[in-house]
Amino acid sequence: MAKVRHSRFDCDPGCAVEATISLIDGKWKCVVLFHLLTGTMRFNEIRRQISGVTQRTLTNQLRELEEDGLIERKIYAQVPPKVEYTVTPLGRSLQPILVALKFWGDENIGRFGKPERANAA
Amino acid sequence: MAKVRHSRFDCDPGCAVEATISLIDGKWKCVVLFHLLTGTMRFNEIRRQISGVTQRTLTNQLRELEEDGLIERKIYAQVPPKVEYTVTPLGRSLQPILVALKFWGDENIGRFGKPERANAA
DNA sequence: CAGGATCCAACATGATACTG
DNA sequence: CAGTATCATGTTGGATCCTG
Repeated sequence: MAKVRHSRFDCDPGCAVEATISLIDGKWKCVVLFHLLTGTMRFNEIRRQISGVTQRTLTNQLRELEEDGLIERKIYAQVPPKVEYTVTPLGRSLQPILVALKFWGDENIGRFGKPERANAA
Repeated sequence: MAKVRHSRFDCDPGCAVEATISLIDGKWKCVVLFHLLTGTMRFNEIRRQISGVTQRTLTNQLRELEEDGLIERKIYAQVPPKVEYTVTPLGRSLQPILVALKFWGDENIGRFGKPERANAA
């Protein structure tokens, strides 16, 4: 539901949750974050790691992550452009949560659940 | 990105994260979950707690939460319909993560960040 | 290399009205 | 009471082509 992005979260207790989720929501953001947590990467480097993303979408996701202060974008003024992406301390502070989310998913969806409602899958 | 729901998560490490997020993604799901974590509630009871939701949307969110096994829907065969919603053990197992997400949001967005990109807000 | 521009389909949510 | 049905809208993300 990335459309909400940074809701006021001063309403119900779930709003802050929603606000946080909106930061890592987006079809590829968590994947990107996971990769960047292992180190700085260039655009096409990220792109190669994640198969299935289009340039446009990856660019958008990176832009949003940047605007949200989770990653940093460093541009080198060179003839063949070079742009590096790095997680910021703020982004890194999400690591435990990301890991927890991944762990929960592996445990509950992979093992005994596997809901498989899958409207899109 | 609720449209992805239960992606294969057998690809990149972020996929399980995405799959988990998809369960609590949806403009009101976390709010609903937070409320239900405090106890069983009826439909309109939930609706009254959360101002701003339409019947249709709340119904949808509840259905998805139910299909994902996070909440249980108990229907009483009565003349004035009565339906109760309760979190399942699986849903309750998400509590720590929800709390962590809320905590992070309160800390980072509320305190020194408050990105405020806000395209919708 | 790292995008920007444009077009488009799918979906999520809202508004409103109706019902067993 | 707890929905369902229908309509309308905005956003996301994909496809494709172009560029400094």
